[in-house]
Amino acid sequence: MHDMLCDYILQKTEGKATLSKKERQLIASSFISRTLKKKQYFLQEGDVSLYHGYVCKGCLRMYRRDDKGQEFISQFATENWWIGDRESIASGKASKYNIDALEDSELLLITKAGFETLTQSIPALQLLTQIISHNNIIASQNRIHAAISYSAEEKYLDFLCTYPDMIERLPQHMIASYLGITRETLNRVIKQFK
Amino acid sequence: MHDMLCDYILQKTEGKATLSKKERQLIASSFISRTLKKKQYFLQEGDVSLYHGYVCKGCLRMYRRDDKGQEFISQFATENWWIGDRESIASGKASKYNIDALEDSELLLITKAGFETLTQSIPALQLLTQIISHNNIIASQNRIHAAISYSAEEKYLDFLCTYPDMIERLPQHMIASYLGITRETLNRVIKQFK
DNA sequence: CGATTCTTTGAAAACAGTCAATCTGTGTGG
DNA sequence: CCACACAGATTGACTGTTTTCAAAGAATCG
Repeated sequence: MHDMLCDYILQKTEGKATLSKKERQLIASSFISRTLKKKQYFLQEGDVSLYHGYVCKGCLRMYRRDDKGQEFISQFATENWWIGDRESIASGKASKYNIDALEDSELLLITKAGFETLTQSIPALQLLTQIISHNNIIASQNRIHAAISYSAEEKYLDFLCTYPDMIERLPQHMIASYLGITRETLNRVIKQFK
Repeated sequence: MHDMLCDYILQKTEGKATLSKKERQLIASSFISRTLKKKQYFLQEGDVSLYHGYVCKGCLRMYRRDDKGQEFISQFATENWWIGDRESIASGKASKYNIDALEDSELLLITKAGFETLTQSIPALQLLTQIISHNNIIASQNRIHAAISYSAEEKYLDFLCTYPDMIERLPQHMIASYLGITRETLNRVIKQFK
């Protein structure tokens, strides 16, 4: 599992960074592994998010619930994605989000402090953090544009282009929740394309 | 103007960083200043965004235009905000965004290369970048949640809470464009509260 | 002033949401 | 292996929020 993480780091940093044996060992000893069964929570609203999670295997979702109990998914995470409520991790305050497993999953976890220490001593991780943040910001930008300017149909097509692999893996109503439309509306959009 | 930037850096890094005289000089020599008249473009779609812009004074907006010519604002930037199309700056590709001044404005500009060089030699800037990225991601997260889950009324109230100072400074129809609702709808929402 | 730009208002239309019921597939326990 | 439960998909009829279109009023600026 840790090898997968190291490979991922090297791949993401595009040859601009290396990992020595010692660094690999340091990484391996800093992350703890956790398995989650389908439907099991990684984080529940009201709790403080303590770990950044790297997904080795499986699929998770992060979502918020409104006062009527309706769920709104803010993120999916499959292999090689990170998950966790950054705001709660950084501030130490209670999270507004829930994170649970949509499939049986395997994660590697690291605390805020652990990650900071690690980043200090491993340049590759420093770089990785920058790259991930950068990509995250750009992706968010695009998602915001989609959310405020696209029709239900356009939102679906955009999702299809952006995350083609996710479609077959996620139940329809969760994609709807991610897009900010109802399952019925999404279903009608999809029906059109057959 | 450069002093303002330095003060801002120290303030944002919350005492965790310092700036020597040499570093201040280096910063001053790395940014170039630019003034923009109201309505003047800082970036037009199709062009490559070359600079990160730090706003010393004034107010700008970043927006995309759809095929029907409708505008969707993805960001406002007032004093002490950064603006620029990160995607275009990073990739060197044509931007899909426009950026123009809503008021007469003063910016400090720096190229991608300039910023990278500067960051390497000034730890405070390295830290600043991390903090800004972090805050940006959290703010985006919140905005996405608002966009996919709130009604027109809730969107407005959320904006009011998040950016209370902006309200008086921005024309109503631009706030509507930022929220992803029509100016008529926003106007009706506001009328309710009087 | 005249000319934009911005706001306000009304009426009609469209899109998406809600409610409710049925259908499908899947998996689990007896 | 069947029966049942459960999660998810599908469909129809209705409702409602928001958009669209159009026009008229403020406000601002050169």
